[in-house]
Amino acid sequence: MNLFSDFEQRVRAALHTLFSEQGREVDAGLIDRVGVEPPRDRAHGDVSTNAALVLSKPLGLKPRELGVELGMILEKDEDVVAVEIAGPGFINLRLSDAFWARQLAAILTSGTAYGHSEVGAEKPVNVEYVSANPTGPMHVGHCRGAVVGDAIASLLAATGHAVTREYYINDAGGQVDVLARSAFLRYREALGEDIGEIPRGLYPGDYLKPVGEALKDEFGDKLLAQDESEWLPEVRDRAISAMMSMIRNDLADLGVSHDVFYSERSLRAEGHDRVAQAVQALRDRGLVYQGTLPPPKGQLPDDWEDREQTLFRSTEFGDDVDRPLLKSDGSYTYFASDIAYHYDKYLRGFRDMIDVLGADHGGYVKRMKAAVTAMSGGEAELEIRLCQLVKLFRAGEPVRMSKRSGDLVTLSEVVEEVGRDAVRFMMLFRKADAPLDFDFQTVTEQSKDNPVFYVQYAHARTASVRRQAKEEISDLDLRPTELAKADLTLLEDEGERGLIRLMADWPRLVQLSAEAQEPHRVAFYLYDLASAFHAHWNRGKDSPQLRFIKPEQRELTLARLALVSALGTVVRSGLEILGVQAPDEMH
RNA sequence: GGCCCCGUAGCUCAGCGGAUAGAGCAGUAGCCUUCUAAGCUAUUGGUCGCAGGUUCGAUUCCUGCCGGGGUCACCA
Repeated sequence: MNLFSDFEQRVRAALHTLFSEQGREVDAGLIDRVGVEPPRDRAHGDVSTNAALVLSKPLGLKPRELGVELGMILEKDEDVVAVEIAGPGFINLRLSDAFWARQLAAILTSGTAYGHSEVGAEKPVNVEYVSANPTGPMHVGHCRGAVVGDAIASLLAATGHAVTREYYINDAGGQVDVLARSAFLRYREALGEDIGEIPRGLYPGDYLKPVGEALKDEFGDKLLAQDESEWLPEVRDRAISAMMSMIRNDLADLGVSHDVFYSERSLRAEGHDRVAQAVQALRDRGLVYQGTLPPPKGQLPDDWEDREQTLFRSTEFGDDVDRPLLKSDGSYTYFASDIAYHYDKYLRGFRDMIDVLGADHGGYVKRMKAAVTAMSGGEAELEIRLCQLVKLFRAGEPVRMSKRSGDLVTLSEVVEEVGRDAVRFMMLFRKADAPLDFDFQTVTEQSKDNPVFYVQYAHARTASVRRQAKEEISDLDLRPTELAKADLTLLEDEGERGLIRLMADWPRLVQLSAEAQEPHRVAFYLYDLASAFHAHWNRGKDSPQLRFIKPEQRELTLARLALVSALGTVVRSGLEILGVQAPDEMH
């Protein structure tokens, strides 16, 4: 449990005591609004509660009066050394050295599990991310969603959810047919034909050349004599699996892994047509009808035709218009398939689903949430996190990309140039719903200006101090469980105490980040923690008495090494969630 | 035009309904070869886009404007 929820319970217990003494009753809903938080300004104390502000009015008291009464009870807590009523009626508590020493020891005994919790109660959560079309290698545009989705999944796992990481393969629509035709062209090329320019509308990238070669090796020139209707399914299958193995490699380079790769095509397998089932489920609830849609306001598409179609009544669940389930040729729309896919998740037992999508899918959010609510009868809920675009820069200059020529910057190029850690950290060093500037130069600098370096260096520095300590003082037992036994109340410097308080905030931060599904908070926290640690280290320059290793003061050294080790542990724990390495030395 | 996201220091951005709104860069002023370095310390700078509303309390929640971006049946 994090220390703030711990004290929240203590405050509630104190309220209970107070009210039963006085024979008063307070609405439970109000008690729920009582919270315990770190004060914005640490000078105000260690923990702060708004209890008196929230409850004074219904009790007909002034906040400060109620604060004094409550404070008298809280003062009896053995971990509380001082109570102050401040500002409009905040109750600020200062906690004992022994309490903080216990927090520090807990980090050392828990290791990187420190900060993890069981609040998720093993509830199944399905997190879908990447789901890039299997028509080419991953480019940088995919990469933010991949990293963000992966980190959200890790956050949920760290807070005790049963997480399934999933990738939806769009292998059923028209564009995989285009892929097949593009690959077929490369096949003819492999057979020696001069194919000239790749026609518009086909995929021009060189990455299909090996697919053409492989087709030649497998089929010889046999396919040339066939109709497209004959060769297309064969070529398509092989092209898709080639693309997927390329994508899996790209993902592996980025350190992103999925538990399930779910094929859109498999939704329609003989015997259990999930699409038909999902549509039927909606029909059973009276949510499917034949009707016409109003034309979109503003710019009217050239080929707009007013016709009757099969519609899902998504407006009943907050969507702006109803959505078609069948195309004019009678086949299912992509949306219908996607409903089926989410219906399948529902049938697999997921009641909480999260989709991480690019911001260009923003228009898709309401209808998909509506569909999940509808087909599950309100039992399941879908949350959609949108990621804004990434703009690439090189030393401040924008990197030009042209989609038409296939001249996109691929994910593997970026990873190769700047490294997995830099890509991952920077993708998370900004709120997901804000656009991101990514500069190749900055993220590879070994300087304070590069946040990746700065945070990793903090970890390396803790390892370095431990190595140095062993060299300077023999027979030190630096195992965390041993360091936890040191006299940690010797850490009396304000810088040291500040670091302990910051570390003790980690469990709460993990929980809040997971609830908000905002992994960038972890990245910012790590940056702050690294910054505080570097600053404290630098104090040792002017004040040698603050240095970690004092050979003539063994007990103090052990306490400080405990502090340093704990700090390394928290940094590692955070980087683990972000999927970034925590190196023991920088090169 | 509808919908979604964004608007906070000169720049890039943090900020779960709480107290005097923070950080980095840039600017300014100093310091500097240290347990492991790729610098350190201090400091200037704000009508939180505008106007209302809810609240004991609003940068945060709601509504309406203004400005920027994305998106808009039958592609996926």
